[in-house]
Amino acid sequence: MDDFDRKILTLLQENNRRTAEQLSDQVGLSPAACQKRIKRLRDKGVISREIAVLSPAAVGRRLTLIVEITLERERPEMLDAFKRKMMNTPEVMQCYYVTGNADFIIIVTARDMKDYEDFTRRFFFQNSNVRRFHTNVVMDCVKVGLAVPVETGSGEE
Amino acid sequence: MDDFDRKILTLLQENNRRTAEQLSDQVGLSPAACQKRIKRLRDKGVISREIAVLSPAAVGRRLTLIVEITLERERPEMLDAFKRKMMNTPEVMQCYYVTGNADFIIIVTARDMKDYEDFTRRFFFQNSNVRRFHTNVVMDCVKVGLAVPVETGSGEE
DNA sequence: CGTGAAAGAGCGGACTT
DNA sequence: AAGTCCGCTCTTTCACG
Repeated sequence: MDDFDRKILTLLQENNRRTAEQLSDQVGLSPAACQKRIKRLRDKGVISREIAVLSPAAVGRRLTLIVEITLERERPEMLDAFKRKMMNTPEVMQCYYVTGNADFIIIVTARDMKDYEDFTRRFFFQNSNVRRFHTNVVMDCVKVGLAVPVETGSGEE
Repeated sequence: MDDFDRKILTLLQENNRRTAEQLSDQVGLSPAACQKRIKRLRDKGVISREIAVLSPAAVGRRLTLIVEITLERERPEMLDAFKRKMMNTPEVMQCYYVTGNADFIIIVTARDMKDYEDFTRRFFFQNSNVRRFHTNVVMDCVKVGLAVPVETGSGEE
């Protein structure tokens, strides 16, 4: 992992449809060399996925909510069951198991408030292991992304 | 926006490097038709970005933190300044302006705890407009993604 | 790491329903 | 208006220098 790799990763995090030729201009390597590096980064799992990002509004999901959830009991099997449920629920875009006041923090999309209310009913009130939850309504998605800073000295070589 | 579009979007959200031919198999349209639909979805902004996702651990970012931030004063110019700063800070992966107990919720990566401490110093203690902040350390990224559910009846046609 | 040829994918036009 | 078929072009891929 050198500066060439880091430049490539930074560019691909912004847009992965760049051609090897475009990359080569900005990186200072031949197109083929860029592609070999990309292949290596994919195989090693440094690049874990390559995805299309949709505009939630364009598919009718105008609301984003961040919910802090506290469970009744933190038994391992309960945690796993809860995690599994989050994985299998498409409305849940992200789910983190955390320390702090809450046990879980999740990011959810909904069409509107009524849609979210339905979700809470199905999900929280109907789930006896959820002690309480606190909802934050997102007014502005200031920055949304999965991009990680990849500057020199990041650790792995 | 019909079921064909929805299938295509669902598949591309999972992996945008599928070829039109692969898509055509699962969608039930000719490769060319798939491509034209993709182009339309890109032009309309339904597909807003196409990106590579890195494994944070593979680039030496082993910690994820979710921070709830309350500002001293919520004047519009202060809000804008804060938002701009979030945009320009690579460690901040996501930033949401929210209702609820806090004003902002941000998701941050760090190499380790010391690295995060440095970040809080530079960012919160040195910023007189930050009244307080509460840190949640992420123990498990159960689900990480930007994928939006795109089922029938989502709204827009 | 760079070069060059072959395979493959994307793109656009013309025609059909 | 949208789908298919068919060419052309650009990209990726791989063997070799």
